[in-house]
Amino acid sequence: MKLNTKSRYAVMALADMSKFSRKKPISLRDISLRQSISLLYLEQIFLKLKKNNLVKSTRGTNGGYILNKDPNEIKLSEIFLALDEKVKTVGCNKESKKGCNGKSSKCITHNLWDELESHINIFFENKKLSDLIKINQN
Amino acid sequence: MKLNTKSRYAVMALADMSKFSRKKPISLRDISLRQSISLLYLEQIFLKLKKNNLVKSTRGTNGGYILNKDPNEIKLSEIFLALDEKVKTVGCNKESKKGCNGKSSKCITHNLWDELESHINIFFENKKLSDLIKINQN
DNA sequence: CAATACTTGACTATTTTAGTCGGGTATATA
DNA sequence: TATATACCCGACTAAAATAGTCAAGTATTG
Repeated sequence: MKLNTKSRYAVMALADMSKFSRKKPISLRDISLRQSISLLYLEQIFLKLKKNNLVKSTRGTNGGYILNKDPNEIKLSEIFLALDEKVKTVGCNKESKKGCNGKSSKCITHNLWDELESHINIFFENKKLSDLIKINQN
Repeated sequence: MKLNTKSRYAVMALADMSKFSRKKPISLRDISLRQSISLLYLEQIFLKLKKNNLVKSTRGTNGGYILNKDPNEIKLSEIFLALDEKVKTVGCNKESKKGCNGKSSKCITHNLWDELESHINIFFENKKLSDLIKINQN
């Protein structure tokens, strides 16, 4: 059970940005160097972040990305949502109304996974980008 | 972010067993039929469960598996442990002492993932097999 | 106009997952 | 004591997901 790198790097990059002024655009190149994340990969990630209005971009020299909101207003759940990273503990969850595991009824563990899912989702819902900076190491 | 089928099926199968007497061995064939899980796959899973003393086995006709403890004494964390299913939200967690992401220091999101990990682990630590049966559907 | 930096879609190697397969061994019961 | 049942175990594999890279742009600043 693990998170994919895309969503982890997204959080990392946005946390990195949170440490700087919101006035000046921050280039992916800088984030790439500071956080040791491939520039090309970051580009892919930021396209999604942009599409979901978490950041806005400026092109050209001295261009880069700026956070669209204050770090204390950006929930981690928003970031994961932007990258399609879903907490999906099972095949047989809420969405599949027909049943679990090819059967017509809910499986014996159905409610358990539901509970776990919301547990994790609540965690992400309550965590803000600014929370990561407070415990500032690095 | 999702659990693998092996650990899910393990919980499913053990929950299934929990509904029966602890005296008579339950065959994988029966579990397979009731829970719609491949028999061959179940065999693989139960080898691990047995090695970790969650079940004991009886061979031959009328053989099968028996829970080694009462369902209210079996924590989900034990089951996941038996199947090597680790909650591992990152590459840069406790184990890798040298640092994160190829760097020498902890990454900016390090504490976050640690916190999430223990969050989930606590969830599994507090859930017993018997809890799944109480909300008995199926 | 040159350099910087974002934009976009397609592509790909590697790893992980979710099983299957084959060939056992032990035991109960008829 | 033969036979069927059911556990035992390692090796194998197809398919999916992951973690990126690549190529070919466009926009902006100095």
